[in-house]
Amino acid sequence: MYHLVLIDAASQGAVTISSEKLADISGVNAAQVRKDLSHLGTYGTRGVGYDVKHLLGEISRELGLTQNWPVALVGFGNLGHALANYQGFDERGFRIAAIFDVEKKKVGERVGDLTVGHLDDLEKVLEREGITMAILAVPGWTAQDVADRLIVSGVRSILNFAPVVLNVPDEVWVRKVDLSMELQILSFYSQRK
Amino acid sequence: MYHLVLIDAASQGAVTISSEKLADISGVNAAQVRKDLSHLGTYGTRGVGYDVKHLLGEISRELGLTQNWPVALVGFGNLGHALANYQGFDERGFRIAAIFDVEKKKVGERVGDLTVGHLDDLEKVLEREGITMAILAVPGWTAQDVADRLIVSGVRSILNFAPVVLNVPDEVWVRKVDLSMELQILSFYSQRK
DNA sequence: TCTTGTGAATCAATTCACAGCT
DNA sequence: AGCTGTGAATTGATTCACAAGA
Repeated sequence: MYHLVLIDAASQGAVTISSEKLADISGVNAAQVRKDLSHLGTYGTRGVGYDVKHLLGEISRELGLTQNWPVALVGFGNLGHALANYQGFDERGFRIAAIFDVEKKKVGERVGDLTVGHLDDLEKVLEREGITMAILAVPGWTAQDVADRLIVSGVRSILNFAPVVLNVPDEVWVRKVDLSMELQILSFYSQRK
Repeated sequence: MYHLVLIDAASQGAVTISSEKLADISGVNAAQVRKDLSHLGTYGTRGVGYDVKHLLGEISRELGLTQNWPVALVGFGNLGHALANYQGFDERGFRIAAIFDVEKKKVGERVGDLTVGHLDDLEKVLEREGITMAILAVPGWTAQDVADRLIVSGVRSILNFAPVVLNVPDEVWVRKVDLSMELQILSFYSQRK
């Protein structure tokens, strides 16, 4: 979150930023910001604040975003399409490096300079390219199967859009984005007024 | 999350489910499940577990999902397209009730039995239809402006896909889905091994 | 015997508050 | 005078552990 806010601050020409400003924009407490940032080292200057560019660099380094990570996208349906065409990954440290689907009519479609591959080639391509992150945008009923294959092929992090809880070994990290669940949470709060 | 797991359990014909089973599937502690569910009332039976259908009904009621909430979708780009065509909202308690975009060539496109409207008509339509939830799938630089207009029109919950932190009054709830941030979190953990 | 519901205990996150540096 | 960095205090969430019900 701070990475995002700092990108924005830098683009607006800010040279330094205080924990209070950063906290306001991020919607958290200023002490929280300072405590969080102190875990990276002591990059602030008392009486002044944090140097925006320097802090952005340190956070990027800590997050491992000084390179662009290759990510595999599995599932080229509605959501897959949207993700494949999403322009925002690059500046945040990622690039879609391979796309897969099972449907024959989707295989061979081109997106930028990528070609959609068949799911059968998943293992081969992932291992060849050394890809360890994947976005799972397939229907729920097939998500676990695909996840298992991803893991066998060396994937260690999965961003899961299927509305199922994936079962994975300890060394694999999963984050789940469930659009309906987000709406449910919102509607619950709304009701409470 | 329990709502989702219970839908799945019910579809597989489970009649009762224990807190331990529910916890395993959800990836949390069994005591956590019982404490969470106890907030809804005492719907479990000692020695047996929870009645799946009954519990699903109670959770649905608590979450306000016994009806299908109308949701406005603003932004009919890649992501907007994907969301508009997403089939999963219905069973989770929502329906896209209106779609808006600024681009003339998108206005008038049809999705199911909806027609994409122009952003200029936002206020009129939202008020007429009594819509209080919105999905924001517009570029970051315009997200705050659109959010302000949504709020004026009576929207009280926003699901924000734009990679910016929205500034909203206290009575408005926002949830943010930042795809790049999810990947960043994953890559951070990956690096740590 | 099995499993819930829940106080008590533990663990973790957040915020306060201020010394100390610029 | 302004703002960081951080112990201490507080608040909140999670887990334990067990009495009690089916």
